[in-house]
Amino acid sequence: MNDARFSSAVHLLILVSEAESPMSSAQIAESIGTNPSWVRKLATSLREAGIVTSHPGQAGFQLAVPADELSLLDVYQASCGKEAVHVFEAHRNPSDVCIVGRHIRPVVGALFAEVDEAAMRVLRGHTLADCIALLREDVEKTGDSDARERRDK
Amino acid sequence: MNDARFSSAVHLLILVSEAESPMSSAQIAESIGTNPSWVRKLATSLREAGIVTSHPGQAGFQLAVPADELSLLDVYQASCGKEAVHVFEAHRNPSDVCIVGRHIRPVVGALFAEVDEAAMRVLRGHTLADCIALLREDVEKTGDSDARERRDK
DNA sequence: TTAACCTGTATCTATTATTAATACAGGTTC
DNA sequence: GAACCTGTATTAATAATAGATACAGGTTAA
Repeated sequence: MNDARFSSAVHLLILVSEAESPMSSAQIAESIGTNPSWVRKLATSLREAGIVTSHPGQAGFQLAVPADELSLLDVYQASCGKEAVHVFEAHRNPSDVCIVGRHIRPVVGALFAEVDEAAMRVLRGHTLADCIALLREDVEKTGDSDARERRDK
Repeated sequence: MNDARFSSAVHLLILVSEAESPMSSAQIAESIGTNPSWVRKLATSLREAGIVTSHPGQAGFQLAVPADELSLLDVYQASCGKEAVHVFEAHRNPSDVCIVGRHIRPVVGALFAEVDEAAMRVLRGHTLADCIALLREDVEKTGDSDARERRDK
């Protein structure tokens, strides 16, 4: 299911939005906990979707749309390269010889589509700005020292 | 994400509910499009959850609970061996050195929990009986010949 | 009672998807 | 021009899933 891409994309976008100076793919990779090449590939997906911009040879990525207009569904679609979330997959080779095998596809298809739609509705209902707000809340709540540093500046 | 288990479990349970005579794991495997051993392993999960019964040496599986009291969440939990649906996974190694890395977990955790809950709400809202009804509808709608045969008996 | 089935289970082998690692062309900055 | 950077391709690990095979022991019926 493209395990870490979506989650990492959110992480990357928060970094890009919040960092005081441009962060290179190596610095972003360090924060996400992966390697720079993978970060650049992820960033390429986001760039192709118009979510970030970047300049070859020049460190840093910039958010290309306002954080409060960027829904998490947009982020999902861009980072995972899929129009829709598919929570479950149907088994691939039901037998046409059996009546249940012949008709199982539309049945699970309809149910799974409901699940997918419910999941996407949640993603549509949140923006990157919400994530940033949540993160700030958590920073406050836990009294993180770097946060105080930053605030004191 | 345990790709085919949930979908196959629904298929299996419909077969078990609807078949006129007991179906062996080999016959079920034929209909699902997989191998008998895998079907028996899947059936073992369902048996351990109290959803089906079976008898060593004796062909067939029986539904152990009424189809209209068996929610698809029950089927999911049993077949996939998980209490909860997890639509997305968070990246595993965010760096503690960075403030975003330190606080990203609760942020994506809260969001992903919302998505999971939405998905599970849909599953809770449907039963195996609904699936059987859907399947019958599809059989009628498409005028499947086996259906006419069956009806004519 | 023996042969032919069956389930339950273990084990090993593909297969597939995902990420890590490495490399390098070409742009930018100082 | 040296030291960075992005963008991209390629290859190698890694992990998850399902397929295949085998076999112990129960059941059924000739």
